[in-house]
Amino acid sequence: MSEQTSRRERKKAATRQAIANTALTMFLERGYDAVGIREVAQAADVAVTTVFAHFPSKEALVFDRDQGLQDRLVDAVTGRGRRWSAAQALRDELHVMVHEFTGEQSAVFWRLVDGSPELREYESRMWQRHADALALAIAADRGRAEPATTDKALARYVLGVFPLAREAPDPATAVDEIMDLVDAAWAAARQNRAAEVPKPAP
Amino acid sequence: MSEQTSRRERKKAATRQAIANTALTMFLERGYDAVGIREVAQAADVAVTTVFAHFPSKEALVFDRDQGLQDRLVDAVTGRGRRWSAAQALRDELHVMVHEFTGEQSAVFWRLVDGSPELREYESRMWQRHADALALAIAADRGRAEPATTDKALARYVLGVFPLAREAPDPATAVDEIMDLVDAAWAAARQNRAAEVPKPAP
DNA sequence: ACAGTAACGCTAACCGTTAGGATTTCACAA
DNA sequence: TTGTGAAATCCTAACGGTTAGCGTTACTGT
Repeated sequence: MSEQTSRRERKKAATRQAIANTALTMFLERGYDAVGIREVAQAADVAVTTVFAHFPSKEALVFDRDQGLQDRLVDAVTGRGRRWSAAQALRDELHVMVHEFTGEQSAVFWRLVDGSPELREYESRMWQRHADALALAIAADRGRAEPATTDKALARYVLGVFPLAREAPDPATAVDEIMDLVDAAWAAARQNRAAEVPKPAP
Repeated sequence: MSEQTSRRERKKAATRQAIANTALTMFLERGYDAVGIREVAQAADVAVTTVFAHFPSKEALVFDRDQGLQDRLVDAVTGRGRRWSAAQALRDELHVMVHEFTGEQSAVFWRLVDGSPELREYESRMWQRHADALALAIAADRGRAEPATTDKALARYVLGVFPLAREAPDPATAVDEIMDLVDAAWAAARQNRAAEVPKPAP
């Protein structure tokens, strides 16, 4: 479970954590726009350049832990039991995730995000990244090494659940409504597969 | 056809055009990142503040004429004959538009866009805006004043054609593949409509 | 102990963007 | 014609995220 880490790696990880925690606390207290990078660096007792050595942008400070989301979605497809379809596994996982996001604990976080156009935009880029990763998993599940157009499309539709569910009056219902569409699209993609023709060499 | 325009409006439009044309020319010649806003302003013989009075951001200088795209998609739904479904009308229009974008004339433009992360991101925001407008048209077409979750989802799927078709080996085929998925999703959304229950007043 | 390298620091700048406020240009009515 | 208000443009100065360049410290492996 615990990887072998050198002192250097541990210190680096600690610095990264300290910066992200400091930044998020300050953002929540005073607002994202009202806190500058120079302030964050000073409060975390590091140089501004160190902040950007750990995070590619100011927005990334907020979505510090987004890799886990991507892993959960990919695992839902690759690590599911044989009894469920990929779409069903994704639907289940989406219900859990959306439920987490709409819980009272996450409310302050998403209020912070919704309060800033830059953060909302970064969020949508994040879903896009996760969609690319999910497209790979879906392609593999359908027996392809590279994602085809339909694989990418389906992955996007799945990730589209998050923005739409978050703004829907009843998020859980929204998840089911959208996943019903995805199920139908998925079935259509399965049929087209039979019509595929191997591409002749140019 | 020609609206009644005052001299003031004509001059304003001319200034806007001059700025956009100057900027696009410079970007194409020297690259988007290599040309600063201050340079564009100087070349167009206006103040920097005037540039931002006409365009909300540097990226908007490139996508000067994007409103037309939105109008074409919305019109495809609202102004179609009774013999076609909305999905079919959109498929036809998408074929025309994607064909335009992949023509030799547009190639340099999209190379410029693909060469800059900022422009690619602005492009995706643009599709998102158009998806919101299309969602309204779809909702109206299905007899709703406000777009429901499924309306928004379908609109997004339609707009998702552009990024996916542009990176596909055969764009025209990609359009059909994706619209086949959309057709299936659309049919599924139509069925769910029967299950809708009027919301009781709170 | 020592050399190499990764992490961190400091300074100074670049660039998009905006506030503030002056100045010109136009539309419209007295 | 002239006056008046509004819209368009201009100038200056700054703010905030981001990066380049280069020096310093802390750790790793020998």
